[in-house]
Amino acid sequence: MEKIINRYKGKGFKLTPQRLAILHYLEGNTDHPTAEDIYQEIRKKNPTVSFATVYNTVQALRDRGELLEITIDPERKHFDPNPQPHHHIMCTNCGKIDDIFIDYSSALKVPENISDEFQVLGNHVDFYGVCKGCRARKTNN
Amino acid sequence: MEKIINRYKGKGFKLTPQRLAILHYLEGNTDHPTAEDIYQEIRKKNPTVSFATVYNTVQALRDRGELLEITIDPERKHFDPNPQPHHHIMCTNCGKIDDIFIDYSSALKVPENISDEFQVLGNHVDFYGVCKGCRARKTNN
DNA sequence: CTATTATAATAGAATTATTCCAAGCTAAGA
DNA sequence: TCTTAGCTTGGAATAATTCTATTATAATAG
Repeated sequence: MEKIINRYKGKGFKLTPQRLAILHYLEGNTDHPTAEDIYQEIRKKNPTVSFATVYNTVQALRDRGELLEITIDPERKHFDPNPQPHHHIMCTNCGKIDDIFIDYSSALKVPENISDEFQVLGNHVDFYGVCKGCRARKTNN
Repeated sequence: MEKIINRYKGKGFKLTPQRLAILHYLEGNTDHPTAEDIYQEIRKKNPTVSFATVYNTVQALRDRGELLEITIDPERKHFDPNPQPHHHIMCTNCGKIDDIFIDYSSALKVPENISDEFQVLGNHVDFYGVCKGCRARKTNN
């Protein structure tokens, strides 16, 4: 908690109780929550918090590069409090998302027609698959 | 047009005028349109078509593997009538999306903790960058 | 420690994207 | 040509996200 406060103190990011609750929930969280997930969790301890505050806060964090917006799930946005570039895999059955910390950049060369047209600034790899739990469940049914 | 008809004829996919218009618009289209784009275009010739029909049709095509749903743009879904697995690059300034036809699969190995947990079935690489037009525009302003 | 002020939080409305539904319509096969 | 499963439609419903106007408050200066 101290760590969080020190990270934002005096950096033009006002630390309100709501924001602290959100930051605390996200700290080290690898569940890739949606805005809804964050809202439901924060509400338990801070019942008057509004959805707008959750959205405002994740936007502010995203704009500061403290948070990544994950597009792997076509249904909704997920958030990842680890801002280092990395990749994701989603279970197409249950939606579970895990992190993959490998830098594939050197292998991800684009063809010439693309590099002529675009200055490439980044990449993100989405993997799709079926997780162990879902495989087990499918075999049983 | 004949090609389209032959592709769906007698395959349990009823070819209505609305669907033909949508299929015709998508045929060979590399613009990665959104549902809105498709709707606006179809309406020009077929003014009574409804949004629900556009969504129903792209869903039916997606379920048949004739169409890919693209998640590269956090703002909205785009559709790609080329169902072969391939990758995309988006200009972070203007939103333009281009195709990249390289199979990176052999380079995209996942770490052991992931392959223990997931049966990996596919991958998709999103590249981000700035297109030539936007770079020119930025230099001038 | 207090006052000031810029910024954040709030409720609720608005917007946008997408899906659902019930009723009528029609393409395609018999 | 008839039949019917499957499609189309407008409009309502739902869901996700953003906006707005007002109130509250964290941070800084004094």
